[in-house]
Amino acid sequence: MNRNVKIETLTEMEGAVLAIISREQGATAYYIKEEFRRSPSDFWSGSAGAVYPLVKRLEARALLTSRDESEGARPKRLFKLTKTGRETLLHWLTDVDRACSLGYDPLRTRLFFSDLLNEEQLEPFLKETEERLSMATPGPASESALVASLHEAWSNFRRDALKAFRARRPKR
Amino acid sequence: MNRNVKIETLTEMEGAVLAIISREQGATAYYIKEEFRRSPSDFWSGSAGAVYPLVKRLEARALLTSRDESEGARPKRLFKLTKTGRETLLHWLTDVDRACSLGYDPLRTRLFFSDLLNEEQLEPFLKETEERLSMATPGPASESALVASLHEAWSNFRRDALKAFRARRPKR
DNA sequence: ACCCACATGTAATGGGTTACATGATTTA
DNA sequence: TAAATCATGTAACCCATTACATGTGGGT
Repeated sequence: MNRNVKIETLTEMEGAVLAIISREQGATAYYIKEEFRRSPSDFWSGSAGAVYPLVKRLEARALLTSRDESEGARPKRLFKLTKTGRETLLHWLTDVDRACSLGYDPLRTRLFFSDLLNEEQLEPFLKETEERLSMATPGPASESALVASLHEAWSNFRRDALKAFRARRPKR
Repeated sequence: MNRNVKIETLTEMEGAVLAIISREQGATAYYIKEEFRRSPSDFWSGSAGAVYPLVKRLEARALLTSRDESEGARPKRLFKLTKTGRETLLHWLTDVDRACSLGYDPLRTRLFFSDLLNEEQLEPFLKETEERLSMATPGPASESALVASLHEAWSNFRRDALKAFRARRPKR
């Protein structure tokens, strides 16, 4: 307790929302929602029902402020980070504990249970999955170079991990 | 519609529960919960409030059956897969679409937003994370060889992905 | 005239989390 | 005898999902 500022904890989605707004000061909730939809991870659906209440909560926690920029009958609300919001985001982004935690991977989960399959079931599954992961998935053209290269790198590593598993697994 | 059997869809947690029961026919809900708690992924907390209602739902969907094996005052309910349960599990385990989807990775998420950090913030974060991922985390001794080796392989692959990112990122 | 993108939101639902509550049996 | 493990379950809460509802403005 060398500081008496309490750092608020953020869920992964809350952190991502702050990060998106940090990139795009004055983002609308609609823009944030679309950013989630555009992201190559299908973990977040990017639904309005998630984003609109979420930004409202973050504003209530004083991590965001908003101003109304409606033009006539067309509604528009722009969000930006507060000072606390920026600090909280910084802590979230550099949280080593969180970064090291394994997360959630549908491929890994299935490999964990691969002993439940026999050779005739497992081998085609591994082969097809490997092929699919090897196909370059270009993603939407709107993606930034960083996002695109990270997405590609991650796909490659998962493919390599799968290859390694396939090679090393006990044959019957 | 060449078959009129409708394959039930399973969430990742439901699939994992069926897989655990398939390994350990006659598992208790308590055993399943502990399996989740033991798993190296902290994504699933392995809470009673998740597992007990879940097996009840799966039984209602006729994917599981249970029998009471209470001994005197000590309650005990054992679960096993039905034929439908086995078929559904097989489809879930070999679902290539699901296996290929990216899932959710706290490290990847942070790297996506790494452009928001300056050199003095990013570099120590990357270094610490890399070190932590390089430390062999043995995991509980109860782990099977397959789980342990997969866990290790996945940690290594994330570490390598991080290393590659660190080497390739644009320097300022 | 019609469709698509922009823009806001809510309602019902599902389901996982933490925390609580209880008790038997085993082990140190 | 005290603590840990086995074993069951519920209650309150949080929050993401799907689906719905509404309307503007620009392009073809």
